[in-house]
Amino acid sequence: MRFLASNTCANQLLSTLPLLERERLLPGLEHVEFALGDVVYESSSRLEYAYFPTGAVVSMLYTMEDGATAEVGRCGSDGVVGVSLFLGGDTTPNRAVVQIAGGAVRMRARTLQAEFARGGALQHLLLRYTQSLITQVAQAAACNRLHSVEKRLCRFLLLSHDCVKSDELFMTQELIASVLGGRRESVTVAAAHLQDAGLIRYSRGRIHILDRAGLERAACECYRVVRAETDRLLAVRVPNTYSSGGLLSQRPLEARVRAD
Amino acid sequence: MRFLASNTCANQLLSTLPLLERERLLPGLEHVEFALGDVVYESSSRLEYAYFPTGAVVSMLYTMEDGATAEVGRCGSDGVVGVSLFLGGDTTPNRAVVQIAGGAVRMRARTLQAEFARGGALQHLLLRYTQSLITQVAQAAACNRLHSVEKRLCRFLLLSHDCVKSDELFMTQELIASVLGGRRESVTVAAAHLQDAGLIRYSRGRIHILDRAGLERAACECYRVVRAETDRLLAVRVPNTYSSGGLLSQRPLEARVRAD
DNA sequence: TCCCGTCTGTTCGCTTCCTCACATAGGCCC
DNA sequence: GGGCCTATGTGAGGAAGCGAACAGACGGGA
Repeated sequence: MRFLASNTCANQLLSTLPLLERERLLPGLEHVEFALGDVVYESSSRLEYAYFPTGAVVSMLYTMEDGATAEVGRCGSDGVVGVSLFLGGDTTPNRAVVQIAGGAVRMRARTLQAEFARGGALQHLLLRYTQSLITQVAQAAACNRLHSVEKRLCRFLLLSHDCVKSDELFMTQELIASVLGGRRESVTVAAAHLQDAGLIRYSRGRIHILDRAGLERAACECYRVVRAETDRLLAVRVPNTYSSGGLLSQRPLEARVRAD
Repeated sequence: MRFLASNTCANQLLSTLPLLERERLLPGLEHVEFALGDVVYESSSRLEYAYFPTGAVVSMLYTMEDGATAEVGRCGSDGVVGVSLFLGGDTTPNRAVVQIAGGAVRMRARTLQAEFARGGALQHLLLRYTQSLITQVAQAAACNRLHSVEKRLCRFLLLSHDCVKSDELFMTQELIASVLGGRRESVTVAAAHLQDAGLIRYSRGRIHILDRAGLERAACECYRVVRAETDRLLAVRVPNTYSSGGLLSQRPLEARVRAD
């Protein structure tokens, strides 16, 4: 249980919860470990669990009838996989694939729905996360239309870098291409360009971020916008304390009083 | 008031509400009329009202720093403009522009938030609508990346056609280009192609849909996917009656009893 | 140590779409 | 009925990216 308690802190949504709410949820949580390429859910499949990534990064990919794919959203330790559970639709027409191996904490769909219906801090956080997800997807829609492969590659690398502790990313160009919705060759050219510029170094599925500031300059504005909006929406004002009430306007008081 | 009552029925979200909830909301609703090009909200501006379109169609447009624009979502009489109000972020980094002139019913932000917090039928409907919005935006992200101007034009025309009663749409190619995130000339070529194929006929901002089935065949799969998913999520099971409880599992009972 | 599978680099022709520039044409107003 | 604004048509030239085909090159396993 101590094990799990420390794990829940690795997911920002859970760690932002008032302590007592988190303790109430703890017994219903399970730790799982994801490997690269694991499928969290298939298109239109019913989810049994919601997953709160701790170290893993999950990508929501849409696959066209002809097999072409493009990423529509991604979720790291600042979010949750399975918003359709509390939004009420239960399924979504895309699949979720693990992009970066790592851990997650999972919660039964029913538990999540019941907790959401209480209208407490978790509901509040899940809704704000939902908005940040919408922002991210919307930005991807505009970016995919208007920006070059190279700029989108930068954005992708930066967003991935934000999700891990090290400067090393493990992903092949083939995989990046499927996320960016382009061909592997286009990624090769763009990556070589970034390497020539001294921004990254890579070899056989291992990418080193050498110059993060340079990457940010080379990326399109979309990275900044998504980053800023995510930070605004999921701002952890006073984490792990009762005084986070400023963030939680919806019935947090009774919940806290009751918990006392 | 009778005037408004009939108007609320023209918005599917409101018309799906149990009668008593709708009656409770009625005094807080106002009818407004939108003209083509009206701006419902600006990027990052604070919304005072949520708008439930009755005849109007509103487009959520993202504008890049260089002025290029692309549509990220649209909202007709089956939805609501201003999801950020109940999701908790209050603002969004895009603007909402009226694409098709018509009416809407508006509700004060505070009223919407208070009603949402009750956890009744409206909350349920708003959440399901939010998921359909996410689906729509996600599909746009993939479609913008993978499909040609002509296919996207077909998708756009079909979605617009779904929002109006007639076979006539009022929109210039310039406007369509800003929505599709392309140039006016590209739209001209694509539109001419569709006209040659006998699917549409147009002149100076007036587009007639001649062969809807043909348009659907010429469109990418994205139209079908969005249509199907929207229908699934916003299915009006037993509209305008109390027995819609099957759709509304979250606290509808107390709300209804209290309303009695 | 060698083999082989996977990852990356490179080329060529082709399509789509963009940039820029200008031509036509419908319809409103005087 | 003529002027003028706006919407649409067209075309040359170029950039980005696709499709396919193939060449190197790293590294794990026999």
